[in-house]
Formats: sequence, structure tokens, C-alpha cells
Amino acid sequence: MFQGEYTNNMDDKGRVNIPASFREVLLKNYDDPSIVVTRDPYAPCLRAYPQREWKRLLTKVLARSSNDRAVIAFKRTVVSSAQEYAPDKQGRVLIPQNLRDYANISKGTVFVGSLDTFEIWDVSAWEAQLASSLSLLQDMDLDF
Amino acid sequence: MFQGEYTNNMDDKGRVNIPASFREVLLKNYDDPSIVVTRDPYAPCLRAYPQREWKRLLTKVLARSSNDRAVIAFKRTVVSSAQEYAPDKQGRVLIPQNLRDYANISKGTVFVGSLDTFEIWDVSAWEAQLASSLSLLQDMDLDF
DNA sequence: CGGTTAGTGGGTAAAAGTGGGTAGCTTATT
DNA sequence: AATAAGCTACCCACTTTTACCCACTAACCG
Repeated sequence: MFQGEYTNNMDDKGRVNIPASFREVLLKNYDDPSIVVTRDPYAPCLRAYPQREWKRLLTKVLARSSNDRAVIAFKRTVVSSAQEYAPDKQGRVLIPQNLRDYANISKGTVFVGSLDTFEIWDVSAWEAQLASSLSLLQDMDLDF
Repeated sequence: MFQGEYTNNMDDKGRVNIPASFREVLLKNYDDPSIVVTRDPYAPCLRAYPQREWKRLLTKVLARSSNDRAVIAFKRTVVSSAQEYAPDKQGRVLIPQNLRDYANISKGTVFVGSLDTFEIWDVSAWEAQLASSLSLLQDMDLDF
């Protein structure tokens, strides 16, 4: 399971290192180092799926009527941008320009574990998000 | 499965390069590099079908009563414009003028994977579409 | 302190994408 | 029917991008 928060730097070529602990989860729990990266439609960040989780999501999508407007919109935003990446020998992946733009990633990059997926944020966007999530939680008083 | 988003430029002769990863899907999953390109009736873009998917669609159309008004309209818009294209040695296809006009494609061209087909957009039309799909999704709250 | 592992930077060969010339076909014109 | 004009497919050459490899630094751990 992906958990924890790690900050890595994207280099000039657009490559970022996947945190070692996430790579380990991919290998141990999923037997496959490659991931699918897409836009997250609900926040300005990217979401990375292990292959198996991505396929699970796709079967759910395909089960729905294909001319459902929401399904079309989902395909356009999420499936469209989905691309499979195998990390290089150093454990890095190349994030393409369109996804970098979407998540506003320039250099400082934050990897955030989210159990069966993980998120990729620009560092300042992440800080903003974190602050607002915190204050939201404080108002809601969940009894965890 | 076609997924991912790629931007290529159409040259002065009207040729665009099919992204390498899509060509690979055509060869690997469909054993046939050629595609059928038509108008997409629901959005100002073109839709490319692998031969097999196109035939599947046609059998569905033929199963319907041929004087169904929707079927007639479908034939007029989609079937009429459907044409088969085999990429040249460099992996490019020539998009004819009438289809270019329909999708407003002049130079910057975006290829958008949509699982068993892919879409071809003008770059600025695509950006507009993406933005509206995003806001649609945020309102709808799909539980994917 | 040495050794190991994570993270970073950069060179280079291959692949993907782009531009343009030319021959051959189709279509138009006299 | 012959010639001209335009289009298209094919070929070759060039540029850009990406994948892969190697080397270095910094952090962690015994």
C-alpha cells in the first residue's frame, strides 16, 4: 500500500524519481514496476496507478454505457492522458509536457501515497492543498 | 487499447503522423496498420477506428431498420465521410480537406486515445473541450 | 567510518517526428 | 485523344525527442 509523502526534484529533461518505497510496493505487491499516470479530475495533480489497479478502473468504465455523457467526459480527461511508464534503471519516469502543465509541475515534486494509487503534486500546489484539507477536516470532526 | 494524448503537426500537404504508440496498438492488437477515419457526430473532431472496430460498428448500424431517421442521419454524416487510410512508411496519413474543415484542423493536431478508437482534434478545440469535460466531471461525481 | 542505497546530472545512440522532391496516377481542358 | 494540371504515394534526408547507460553526490546504516 502506498503511504507517506516524499519530495523529489524533476530534472531539466522532465524526469522524476519515484520514491524507493513506492517502487518497492510496485514490485512486491504488483509484480510490475510500471505505472499508468493520468490527470486527476478532482484536483490539480496527477494520479499514478499500478497496472492492475488501472485495468480494474477501465473495466468499471467499459461496463457503463459508452454514450453516457459522464463516461465520455471521463474518457476525454482521464483515459486520454493515461500513459504507461516503466521507470528507467534509476527508478525515474518522464512526465510529458501536457501532464506537467496540468499539475503545474516545474521542479519541486511531491509524491503522496493514497493506498492503492499515489498522487504527484507540484510542491507549492501541495502545500496549499494540504492547508485547505486540514482546515476542512477540523470543521468536520470525523471521529477517527 | 488506445490511451494517452499526443500533439503532432500537420504539414503543408495535409499529412499528420499517427503517434507511434497508436501504430503499435494497431499492429499488435489488430494485425492491420490501416484505420477508418470519420466525422465524430457528437464533437467537432474526427474519430479513427481500427478496421475491426469499424466493421463492428457497421453491423450494429445494419441491424437497425434502414428507414429509422437516426440511422439515415448517421449514414449521411458518419458513413459518408468514412474512408480507409494506410499510413505511409513514416507512419503518416493524409487527412482530406472536408474532414480537416469539419474538425477545424490547420496545423497543431492532437491525438486522443479513447480505448478502442482514437480522436483527432485541432489543438485549440481540444483545449476548450478538455476544460469543459473537466468541469462536467467535477459536477457529476462519478464513483470510479 | 566504510559500505550500501537513494537521488541527481549528463552523454549518446536509437527512435519518432518533420520537410520536401519526384514519379505516376487521375482528372480537367482543348 | 492528347496534353496539361493537380494530387497523392513513395522515397530520402534532416531535426528533435526519448530511452538507455554510466558516473557522481548525498543520505542512511551497520
